[in-house]
Amino acid sequence: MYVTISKRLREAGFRATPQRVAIYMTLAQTKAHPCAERVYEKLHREFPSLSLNTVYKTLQTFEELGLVRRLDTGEGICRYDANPAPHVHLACKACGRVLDIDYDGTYILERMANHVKENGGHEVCDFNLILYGYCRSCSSQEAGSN
Amino acid sequence: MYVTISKRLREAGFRATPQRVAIYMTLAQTKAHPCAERVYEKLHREFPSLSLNTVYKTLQTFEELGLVRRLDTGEGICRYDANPAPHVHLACKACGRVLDIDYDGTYILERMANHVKENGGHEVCDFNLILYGYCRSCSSQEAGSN
DNA sequence: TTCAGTGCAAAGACTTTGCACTCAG
DNA sequence: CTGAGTGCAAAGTCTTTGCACTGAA
Repeated sequence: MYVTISKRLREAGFRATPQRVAIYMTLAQTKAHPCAERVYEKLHREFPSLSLNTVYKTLQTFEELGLVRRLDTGEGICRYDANPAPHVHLACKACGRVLDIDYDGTYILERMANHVKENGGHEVCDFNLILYGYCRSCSSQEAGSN
Repeated sequence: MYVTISKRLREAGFRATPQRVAIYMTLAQTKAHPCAERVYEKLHREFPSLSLNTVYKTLQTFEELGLVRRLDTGEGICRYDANPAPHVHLACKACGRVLDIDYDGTYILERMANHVKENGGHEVCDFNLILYGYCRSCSSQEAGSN
């Protein structure tokens, strides 16, 4: 993994700095879809010199390289996902978590793209689909404690 | 229309101020999915005393009342749509416009909700689907003048 | 060695808050 | 009349910019 990301950065003409590797690893090891601030908090302990600014810049770079996907869930922050393939997310209105949904994103994209091409003549190349609701644990707790 | 929005506000226990009516009308009369700033600009001419702040507050109120839908297209701003029903949007990467896509949002929602309920046990009640690509006019102009 | 990348501080964009004034009901 | 709503200014949150220093290649 470490090797992979370093290699991919270099192949793209970027330097594989420890900061970049650490940020990528953090993202790759979580399913929480953290925002820049959250990534920073997590890394700051073991990497005290790291600046929030670098996290922002790095995540931006990763997004441009297609290593990472940016999610807008309507919270007013950018979350990031180490899985850059189009896929579906669920934002829980109770606990605030953002979960991956097991739905074939590529298939959805293909179908949407065809439909939209045929009906409006528009060219679709990506999508962002967020479902809003309540995750399993929150919806089973009935009485919304939040 | 004027009557409708006034009435709906009053029925919900809110005052039907000229500002609120004007803001609603502005939104209802456009397909551009404007942000608060854009709504403000449009109204400021004929309504010089209106403040941007009021636009923000009003749009927030409308959203809470379900009169309006908030869109996150990943531009870092909130756009608003006078159609509160779930539906699909296309964000053009060339011209920046956000278009409505003629796709039955309610049907999509229903299918998604069923699938997700059966597979993960999550409760889905709304969605936000943004397609990214190039609108008809931009994709026919080939050479991205961007 | 060299310049892409980092870290710091400051600025910027969008949005919210606080408070006295105003006008819809 | 009365308090919900407005407008102004100031503050807040998230993100970006500018610049000198550092360390990956």
